[in-house]
Amino acid sequence: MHEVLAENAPDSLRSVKDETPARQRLAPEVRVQQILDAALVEFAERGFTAARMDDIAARCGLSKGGLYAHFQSKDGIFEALLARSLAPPQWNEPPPPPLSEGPRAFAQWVVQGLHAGLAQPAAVATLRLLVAEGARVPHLVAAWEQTVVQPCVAQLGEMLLVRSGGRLADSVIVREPWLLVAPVAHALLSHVVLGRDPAQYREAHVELLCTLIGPHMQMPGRG
Amino acid sequence: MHEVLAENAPDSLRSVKDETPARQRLAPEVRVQQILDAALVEFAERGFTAARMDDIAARCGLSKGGLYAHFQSKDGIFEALLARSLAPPQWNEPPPPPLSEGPRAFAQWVVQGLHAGLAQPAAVATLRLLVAEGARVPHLVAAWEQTVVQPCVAQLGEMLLVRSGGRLADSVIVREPWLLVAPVAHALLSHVVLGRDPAQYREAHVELLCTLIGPHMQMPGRG
Amino acid sequence: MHEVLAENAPDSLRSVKDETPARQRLAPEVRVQQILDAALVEFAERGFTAARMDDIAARCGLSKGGLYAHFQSKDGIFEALLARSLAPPQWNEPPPPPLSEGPRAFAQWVVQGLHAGLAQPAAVATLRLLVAEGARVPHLVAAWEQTVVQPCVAQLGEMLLVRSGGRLADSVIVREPWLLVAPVAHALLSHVVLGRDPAQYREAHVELLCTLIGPHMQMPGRG
Amino acid sequence: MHEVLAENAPDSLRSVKDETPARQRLAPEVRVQQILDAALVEFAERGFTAARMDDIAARCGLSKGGLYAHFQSKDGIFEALLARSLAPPQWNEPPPPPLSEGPRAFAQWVVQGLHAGLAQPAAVATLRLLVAEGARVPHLVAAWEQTVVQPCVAQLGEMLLVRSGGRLADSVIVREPWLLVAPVAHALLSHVVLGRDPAQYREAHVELLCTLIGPHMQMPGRG
DNA sequence: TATGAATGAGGCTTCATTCAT
DNA sequence: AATGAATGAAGCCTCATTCAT
Repeated sequence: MHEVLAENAPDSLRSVKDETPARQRLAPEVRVQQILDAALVEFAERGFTAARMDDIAARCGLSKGGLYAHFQSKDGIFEALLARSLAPPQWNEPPPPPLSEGPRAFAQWVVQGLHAGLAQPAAVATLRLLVAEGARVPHLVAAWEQTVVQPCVAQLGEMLLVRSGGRLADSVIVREPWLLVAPVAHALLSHVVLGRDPAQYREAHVELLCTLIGPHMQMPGRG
Repeated sequence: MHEVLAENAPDSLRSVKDETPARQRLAPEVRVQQILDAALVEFAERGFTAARMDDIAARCGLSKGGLYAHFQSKDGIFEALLARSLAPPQWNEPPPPPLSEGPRAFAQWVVQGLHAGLAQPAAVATLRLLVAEGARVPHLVAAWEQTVVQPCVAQLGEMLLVRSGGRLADSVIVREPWLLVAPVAHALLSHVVLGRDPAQYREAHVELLCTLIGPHMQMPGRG
Repeated sequence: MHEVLAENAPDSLRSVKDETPARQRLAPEVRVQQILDAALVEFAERGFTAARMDDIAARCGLSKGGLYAHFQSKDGIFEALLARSLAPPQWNEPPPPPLSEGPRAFAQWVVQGLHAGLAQPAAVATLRLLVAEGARVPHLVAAWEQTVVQPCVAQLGEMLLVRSGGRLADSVIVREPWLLVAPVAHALLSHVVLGRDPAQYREAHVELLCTLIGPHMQMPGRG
Repeated sequence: MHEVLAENAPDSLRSVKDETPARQRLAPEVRVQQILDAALVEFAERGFTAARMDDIAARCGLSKGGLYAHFQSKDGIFEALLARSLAPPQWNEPPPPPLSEGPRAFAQWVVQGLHAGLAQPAAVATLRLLVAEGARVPHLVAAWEQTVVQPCVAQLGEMLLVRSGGRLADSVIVREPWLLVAPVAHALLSHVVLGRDPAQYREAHVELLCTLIGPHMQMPGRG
């Protein structure tokens, strides 16, 4: 299966068994994050039921029982994991290009932002979890939709509208901005199910956006 | 395909135990289909590991041991299920509208066909299985991609090209016809994760297609 | 620890391992009784928590998981066990001796009946359970008191009254007939805690009864 | 002996955590007694196996690991607890009434002494432990019987004999003085199993004693 | 001494699978 | 073909005990 989390590479305990101290005592905050990192991988790869507490423990260098010093149960880990994974993203991305750079630059910026947010390993793992096990935490999923998904999509439509100087006001893609995100949905699904690299869908996505917004978003000087 | 997912009512077997004749012997072919129907529901709802043989058996009015008269193992059921579910669809749908009816009629026909094939209960259940447990049957997934997914998408691009009289030859949507399917991917994901009704995305999808193909696919009389 | 249940002697599986068929399928009613017999021993000897399902299973020639075909859980076994153990006793004992045989014969009959009912292995095991784990099944204990303990004691007082031709009407032992049972309580406690043989307390018990009822229960001919 | 069982209030340690100074260092002798007090409650309420070190620790305001600074193991605590609980009682009670006050006063004094010694909370807890877990410390139980139980009962018989001026020499209750204690055994059993208040059995006990010793223990003046 | 994270053995329970009926 | 009791391998979780701080 696909490598899901980059941070997990150095975990392989067997190979460094000798160097690792037997009983490493860490601050709870640190351990909790380690546990959730490990849990994300295990749950995403195998699903909730098939994931084993032993594996989560081993992956973060802990014994099985040690998990229970930080979480009540397997369900508790799962819920904490999704609560963390579904938190609103911290966008530290580059600012949108100036209008003068034309529609293609803007389209590239949009697609690059979507892929940075959605097509990274942790997000893919979370998506798999949502599809396979989302029913376990309906409250978290509902809250996520309300506070993260909907605002993000709405914000995208808003930006298009402003950027076009209002010329796209009647366009489908402003009224239904999720259409602009749909290719990412397709890319993610292809990645998760077929193992396709999401990057291979980026160029066509940019072109589609250009096709849709290009005619209406000429550079102000020419308008 | 069999309407499976709607059958939630007759679950409580105990209450009808008296009416149910014990040891009903059915033709193997019939039983096998019943078992796969039941397995689709259970596997899709709970995932492979969490699904129980007892539940599958109960859902098709059989005892646990009875399953083993028809399948070697749980894995065997799963594989047979996906083999059946991933079979190429039998499109008995209406033929495409004549060119004279214009691009919107064509767009509607396309979207209607996609939803008929992908947004029905059994297909949604299969999608969930593919995301959650596809790694169990990589050979089936690979074969499905080769013989079903790719041809379908390619065929869609072909049709567009022909339909436009070649005018769309340079268009993204002919070079990358998956873009036309992407909104369905989005709709399915929204359905599976958020519980959204896939139908609510159909109209915008049609409009998008019109926006993309409309200008290049006028009626022959005018061209 | 003391041998608690006589019926358990031939259970030692190791010694007869070769003759015992690996998988013996029994009617549920039979198995349930076997399981409860085994559970009585294990629970009484070690207490609820320290008793192990494996041991109960082994003691009745079943595998651990096999128990769960007949009971929901360890608690379920415990509850069923106490429900069975606290059922009203079936007294098939000899009838009380005729008045003409005098008070000692009657006292002996009473003490013999009490010991037959209370000092036998299964009852001792149940007593230990009640003391150690009765709090787990307060409803059963309450019901037992109402329907078994109180009627039995009351019946004893009644019998005394009738037998004495009413002469004991003002006596403590008729107003508080539990006093006549108290020596058995002492004997049981000594047995359970100190390992004393309950039989060694019988003679003194008889004498006490004679002392108490003798003067008031002469033979009718002489009265 | 320490009044232990009444202390149910300060269980919830979390709520007063802020007020409680962490790491309170106490003299070992004090801590050991606190630990045994806590252990008596936990062991008596749940039994040896079901009692948890955490609970014992929490009940005496210590952390789990802290117990091991004072005891080697759970078994060590249990043994120390029973050694303390089975120590010969320190009777600071009132002296027996003078002969001139008659048999009823004497009977009341006997019953009051028995109840003061046996029916108090700590003794009841110990009884429960003896019944449920006495087999863990057979040496302590044996020693207790030899040095405490038998002498006490024998002393009671002696006292009766002396008190009656030898007139009870042939009586069962002098030959088998445990008969006089039996009603307390019954009361304790009723208390432990059925939740009855032991006090409700005292009056009848007194009356029984009067019935048995009264005729033979008249006041010396009248004899 | 005291803390509490960490360990690891062990128990309860589940469940795929087998098999006598 | 079908049943369902029985098996046995895991898996989750608890808890006595250890140990770094």
